[in-house]
Amino acid sequence: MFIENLVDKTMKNLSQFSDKTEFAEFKNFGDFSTSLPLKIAKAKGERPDKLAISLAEQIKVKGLNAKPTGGFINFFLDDDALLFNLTNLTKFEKQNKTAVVEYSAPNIAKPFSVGHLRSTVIGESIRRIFDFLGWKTIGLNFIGDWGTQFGKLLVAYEMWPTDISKDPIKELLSLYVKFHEEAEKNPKLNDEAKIMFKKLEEGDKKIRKTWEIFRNLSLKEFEKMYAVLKTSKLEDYSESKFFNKGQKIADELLKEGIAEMSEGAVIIPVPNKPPLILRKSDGTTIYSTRDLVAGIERFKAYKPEVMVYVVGNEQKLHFEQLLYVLKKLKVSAKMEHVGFGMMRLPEGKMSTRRGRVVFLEDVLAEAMNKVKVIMKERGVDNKSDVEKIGIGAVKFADLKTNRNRDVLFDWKMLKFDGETGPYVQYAAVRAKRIGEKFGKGKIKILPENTKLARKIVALRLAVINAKKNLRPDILANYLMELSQLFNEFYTKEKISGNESHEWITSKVYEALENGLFLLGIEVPNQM
RNA sequence: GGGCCUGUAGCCUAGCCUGGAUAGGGCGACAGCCUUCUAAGCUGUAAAUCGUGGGUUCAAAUCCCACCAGGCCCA
Repeated sequence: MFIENLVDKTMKNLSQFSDKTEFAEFKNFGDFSTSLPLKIAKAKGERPDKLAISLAEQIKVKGLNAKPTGGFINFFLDDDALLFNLTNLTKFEKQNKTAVVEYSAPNIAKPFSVGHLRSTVIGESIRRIFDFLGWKTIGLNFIGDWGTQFGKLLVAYEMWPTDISKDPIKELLSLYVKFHEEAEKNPKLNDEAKIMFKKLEEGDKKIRKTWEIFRNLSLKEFEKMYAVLKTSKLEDYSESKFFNKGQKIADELLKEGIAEMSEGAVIIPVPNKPPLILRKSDGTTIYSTRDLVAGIERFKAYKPEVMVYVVGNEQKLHFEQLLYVLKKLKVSAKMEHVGFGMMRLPEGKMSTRRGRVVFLEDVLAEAMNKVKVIMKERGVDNKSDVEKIGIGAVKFADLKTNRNRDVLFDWKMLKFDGETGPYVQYAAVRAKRIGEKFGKGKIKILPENTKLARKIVALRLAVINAKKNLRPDILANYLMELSQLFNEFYTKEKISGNESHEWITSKVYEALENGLFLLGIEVPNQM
């Protein structure tokens, strides 16, 4: 039986003694543990240690040994269960379910900054995790290519014609920055931009053409970035695809009484929160309108069980409003906003407007340079490995702390020892080398490798947990722990020649390789 | 004005949802380990008022309240 089923079964068995439904925790004392005896001892007026012993006797789950320790019960897979789970380490049943994950979402004519990296990397990982667990997954790229900022850009382009074909994004960025500098002196420019955008929305051919050029050049740049990052195929869900449906839906919802007029605007009230605005008093729609349309459309198109939005925390309120309204409109998928802290600079928030951004390509280039230096010292040199390691380091750093805290960008972030991607990759490369020596032989769990074997099997719990909480960092931290344990094992034990050790080592590699893949990180050939 | 998030050794961080077993790691510092499977590694030492104060509990980093600091969001 698989470890996750053993956990479930045990929890179910334990639930007859307490109404607390979830109490089995994965701790270091057993394959998993519970403090239930402590919790219910008092109510029953019994001693926790005695209760633990009697409970442990009553809970007989095949495949598990239950060891009472003080007020706790620690559960260990027996050798058969352990071997079964090791053998079928990465097997998961196909689920007939679909998850739609929206992530990356760069803006046209703006650089792919280290900030966008977070969404791209976290979203990709979440998607791969669902995939791994047997789900069907769709990745959506909700590209920001619509809104007043394009009016600004178009005005700027008219004022200062520039050749943008060479380095389109940087050229467009500097036009954008220049516009804002100029608009500060001459506020009339902002009005011009509004008019320009209005024309774009009304379908002015010439303007539309220019906008398309900007758009296509930007998309090409993004594609390059996705190729480097090995991002899975993303469906193009550009904002502009939904702009003309925004007005319609505002009218419809108004008619149905779901939306209402307020101070000339069309809004949908949200309990205890500001309303979702569908149409401003000046008659224009905003991004929440387009987000709403896009949400409805994707639900219709893919009939997903789960819809995930991987967008920074600063949009939290927006998504609370959006998801509330979508639910009200009978979008019955389980919807989640996966937020994350923003990447900030010591000078403050990154700002495209002020040209205060760190380009992702620069960060990746710097990472790879540092890797090259180390490789030279070690006398190895291989271009594809340099990429795998450099990008792996950057991705892992971002995934390990998928949290709500903000991250202060610092070039010192690029590290290669300690809790880093390369550390895990290094362990994987080592494990691969030796694991490959295993041919065919009699396998058993030995006292020297049982701890490691148990940690390997915990991969399944880590992946399941990462999916349940939509948190790749759970997996990243697990891989760190497994790598640490393996490196320890590697230095202590002579592995080669011991079939059991070799086999376990091949399983370490299997766990690390698969786990890294789920984070979007590749294993180099040599380090 | 209202709302949300974050605060754990010099630095980065796990644990907080679901309260329990010595608060785990890592960087940096210090002391060691390459004639034996790759030292991007391993072993050890020093380093923590878990932001502050109160409360709930047999038990609080974890739950509740207030405050402080930083960040974000809303017309």
